[in-house]
Amino acid sequence: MSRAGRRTLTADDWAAAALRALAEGGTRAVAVEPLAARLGATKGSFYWHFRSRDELLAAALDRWERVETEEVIRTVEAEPDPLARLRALLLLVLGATTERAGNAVELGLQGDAGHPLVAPVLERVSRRRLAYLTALFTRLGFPAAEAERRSLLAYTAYLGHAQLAHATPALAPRGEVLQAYADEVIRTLVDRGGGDDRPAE
Amino acid sequence: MSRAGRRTLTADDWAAAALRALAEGGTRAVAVEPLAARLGATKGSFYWHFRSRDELLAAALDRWERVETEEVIRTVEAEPDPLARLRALLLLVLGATTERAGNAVELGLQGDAGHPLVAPVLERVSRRRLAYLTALFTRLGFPAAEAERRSLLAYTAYLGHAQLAHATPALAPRGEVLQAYADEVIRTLVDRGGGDDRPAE
DNA sequence: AAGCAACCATACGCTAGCGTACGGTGATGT
DNA sequence: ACATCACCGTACGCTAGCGTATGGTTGCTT
Repeated sequence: MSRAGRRTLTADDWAAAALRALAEGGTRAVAVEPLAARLGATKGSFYWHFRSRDELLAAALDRWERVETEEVIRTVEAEPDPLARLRALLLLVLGATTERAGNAVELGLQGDAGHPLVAPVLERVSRRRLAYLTALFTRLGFPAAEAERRSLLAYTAYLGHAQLAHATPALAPRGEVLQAYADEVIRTLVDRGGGDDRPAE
Repeated sequence: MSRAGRRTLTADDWAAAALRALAEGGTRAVAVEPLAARLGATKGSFYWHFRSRDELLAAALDRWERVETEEVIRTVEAEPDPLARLRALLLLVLGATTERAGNAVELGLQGDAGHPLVAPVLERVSRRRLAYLTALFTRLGFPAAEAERRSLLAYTAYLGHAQLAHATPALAPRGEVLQAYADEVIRTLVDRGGGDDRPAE
């Protein structure tokens, strides 16, 4: 009669809680006993659904990878053409100054990038994102090497922005400044080096 | 008779070891007993020089802040004009694919960005770097708002690159690709939006 | 209604790391 | 010579967290 809501916990409940913890405190926060307390349960429950803490961590990472990959890309795919998609994508991720859930996970993972469970996930996610960006730039007409460079700049700018917003939020742009910044980044990224200042479109 | 080299340890020895640990494993690796083992000593020594683990962590962070600030900027200041400085700076930090010492610290800190000892250091360092970049762009003739946007792009691109090189080194550019990438980033950053493709200079 | 299976709480042992108490040792001044 | 002080080792207690053992509920099934 301790837990108010539903009767019994599922493995998915634990994984979801672990993902939340991952976003807040990194892999170190994925700890069985604190999570149990937060769920109003005890380790007894946990070790029924999982065999070890590592298994929970793996489940949380798996969840993150799925959500991160599918959600964002699906949102962006709603746009009609490559240019609109790129715009939507950058506005979405650069606007995440107020810590989107996913960003925090990513940054929290940075500390244990070498962890055997973390590294492969991190690499798959990055690879997929870069590939998506490169495809976008290719469809915008840039040759392969150029598309790769631009996607790299776009991606690192995103990563850096996320890091800034997370670690030193006071220094990250907000409001109008952010808007102007995002616009300029987009303009820069799709610029073909020949145009003068008239808006791209 | 255990330690071979010098007789007694100093507080500075401990701080230096702590900084090394910080670079390798983040704040979590700044742990008294493991460090003691690595120095061939015991906690008895440590608690003579420091009053707590937090004091050691603070000392390590302080060291990092000083080195990080002075070393890099002094190197860059050797160049004659703003453009050369910007080039040197970007080539220096983007070339750090093979983890410069400082980068690792920075990334390792990312996990505990909220830590009361870490946060202020991180903010001071970022603020100083951004200010330096902005000054550079200003001296290149860009108006204030524009200089800020460009310095922000430069800085986030650097942060993102460092993150990529650290977390997923397989995806970071190397060799010729890196060279071409760095050149393009520099060209982009100093481009005034009017020129066609001839190399800036 | 009895019983089985899923689910969970409690209690336990174990490790890593922080911090403290205290005793020992080597150099140094007198 | 010996006292003193800086420096360090050892031994201890304490906490957080992992993992295990075991017994108790709850609810479905027959």
